[in-house]
Amino acid sequence: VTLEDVAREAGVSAMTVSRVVRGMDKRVTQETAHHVRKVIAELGYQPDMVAKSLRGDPTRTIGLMLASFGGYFFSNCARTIDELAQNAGYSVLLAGTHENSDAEASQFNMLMSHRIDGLLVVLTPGRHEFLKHALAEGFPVVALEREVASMAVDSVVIENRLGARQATEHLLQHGHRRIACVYNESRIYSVSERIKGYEEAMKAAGLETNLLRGQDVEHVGHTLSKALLSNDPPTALFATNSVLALQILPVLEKHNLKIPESMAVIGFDDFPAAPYLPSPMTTVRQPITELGARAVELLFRKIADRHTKSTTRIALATELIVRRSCGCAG
Amino acid sequence: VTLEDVAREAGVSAMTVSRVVRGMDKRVTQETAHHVRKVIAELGYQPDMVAKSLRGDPTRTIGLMLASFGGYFFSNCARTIDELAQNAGYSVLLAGTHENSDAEASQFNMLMSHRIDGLLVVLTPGRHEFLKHALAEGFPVVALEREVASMAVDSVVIENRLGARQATEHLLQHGHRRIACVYNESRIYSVSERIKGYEEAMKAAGLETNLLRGQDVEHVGHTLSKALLSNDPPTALFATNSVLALQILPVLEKHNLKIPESMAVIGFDDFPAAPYLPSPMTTVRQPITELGARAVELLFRKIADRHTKSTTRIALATELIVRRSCGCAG
DNA sequence: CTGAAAGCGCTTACAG
DNA sequence: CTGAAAGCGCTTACAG
Repeated sequence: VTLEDVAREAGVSAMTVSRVVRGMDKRVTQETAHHVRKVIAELGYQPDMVAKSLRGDPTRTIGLMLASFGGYFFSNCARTIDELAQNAGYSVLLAGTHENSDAEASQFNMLMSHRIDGLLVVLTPGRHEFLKHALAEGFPVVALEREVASMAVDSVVIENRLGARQATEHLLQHGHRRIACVYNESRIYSVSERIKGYEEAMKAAGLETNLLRGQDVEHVGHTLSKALLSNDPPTALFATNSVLALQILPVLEKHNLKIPESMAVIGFDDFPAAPYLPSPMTTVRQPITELGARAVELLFRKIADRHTKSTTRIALATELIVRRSCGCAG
Repeated sequence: VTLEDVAREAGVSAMTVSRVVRGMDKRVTQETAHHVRKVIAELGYQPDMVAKSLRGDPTRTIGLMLASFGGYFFSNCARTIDELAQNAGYSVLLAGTHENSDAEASQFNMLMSHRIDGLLVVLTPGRHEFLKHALAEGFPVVALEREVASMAVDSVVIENRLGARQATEHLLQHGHRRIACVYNESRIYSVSERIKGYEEAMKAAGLETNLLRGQDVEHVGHTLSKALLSNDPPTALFATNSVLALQILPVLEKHNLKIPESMAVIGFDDFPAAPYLPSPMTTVRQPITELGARAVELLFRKIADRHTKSTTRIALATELIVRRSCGCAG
């Protein structure tokens, strides 16, 4: 059912119906407007976004490109983004890129062909050439969770480096000297930042760093076991993400290492079960909801004014949630 | 940059460019096609989905309406859906409804105004009037995770009832007679099914059911404490979701009840940290990835043939992941 | 093999 | 206050 249908049924022109639909009532007689509204309700007319869009109107659609769909992080973030977008009358077009740079470029083109009004993106560890052009044209883009050093793009990130540094310093304060950092994918911006934070803290304390890489469960077990059996094994572990922090647990158990007595542990990224573990886990909590909220806010500001020349970068502080795995009384 | 731009630049008509773009090369000279392709690449032409859509072509967009964005369940499901949709050349338009029936109706209209080709929906506990009309017109809809009894709509669900029944029977086999079921939101289809499964098992064993409602953490603590202090307290607990299963833990600890010796526990919905809890939790695992995959598959089949009269309902079996909290040696 | 015309459903000027 | 015309970027017939 189109404008034309309503117009015919109401005995007026499409223009009149259009005016009524858009609430430009001042320019239409009360009676006409009333009548048209009735016909609209009867026929169940819904304006066609596609037609509006073709004319050049905004599609009221934003793209959400995600490098990964990781667990709680993603669901909280997506919820917030969806909710705020809805409140502003926008829809969210989803596009997973699976940490793949080529997929990212092609998904970007796809989103653009759908004429999104703006883009929220958790970047892959790639070169992001596609962004250059869009950015140059003033197309609204906000990077979230990860940023690009080489481009001037608005971004909202977590203080990964500082959070990791604080976690490491907390372990240092407990008297630990041999603190190892367990990580998996250092190509990802946020992970590399966390590693840097750990390194900063260790260097500031005049200590050697000990980077333990574990790609998957088995690899984590292997790498960690080897470190544990070395001459000066770590007495504390900092894990750059919560999955890793969990995978550490059985390895320590196998080596008869009690947390926190024989091994202190802090994980980056809090998770619902953290307080319920045998040794409730101390974690670095990320303000996920706020991350999504600020990103949406920034994007809408950019959409409203495409001509701002400034670039905004918002870094959100983390919070060390002290439980018992770090050695605190809890 | 439009078809017209390319046509002008290439010195041909828009029609010729259109034919080349769509790969109808047989109807264009090799040379012309080659030349046009070069210009397309130079200008970076991308076909406009919006214009295509207005003409009546499919938008190659599917809607994904979600009643909730719950944790791992959602992220795994969304990942699968997005991935399969992408493979088929489709995009996903997201719309959260927050368990709110009115929001659901308005979001549906919004999606329709964007001319989605089909809809994947995790329904709210409402009446879903909006679906009636769409369904009657043969619009492709697949309900996932929750279904509607009152409408003939394709659906992919989890065997909630059977899974809950099996979990309860497992506790029964461990010799428990007083098994309580902890739940929160019984209005949600999947939860009510799980409760029914519990009830079936209890009734089949000739035992009394004991339904414990806990809306939030505190309420869970209160309700559970009361049950624990009663004359014949439960010796086993079945929790209808994993958040509840976690919230139970500190309450039992407060009452000095060890799992599984003094209290057996099984939770519905597995989660990453389940194996790492003090008493590794036995859970009912849901085939989440398969849920999303089957739903997408069903939807695409419906999109390809809108005129099938049959209604498909796929119920996916759960798996009891036996760890130690149920009383098994593990 | 190639192109001019018409139309998808709207809205922006421009007339009455 | 109301309406006829033109155009957004494509593609489906229909001509040459």
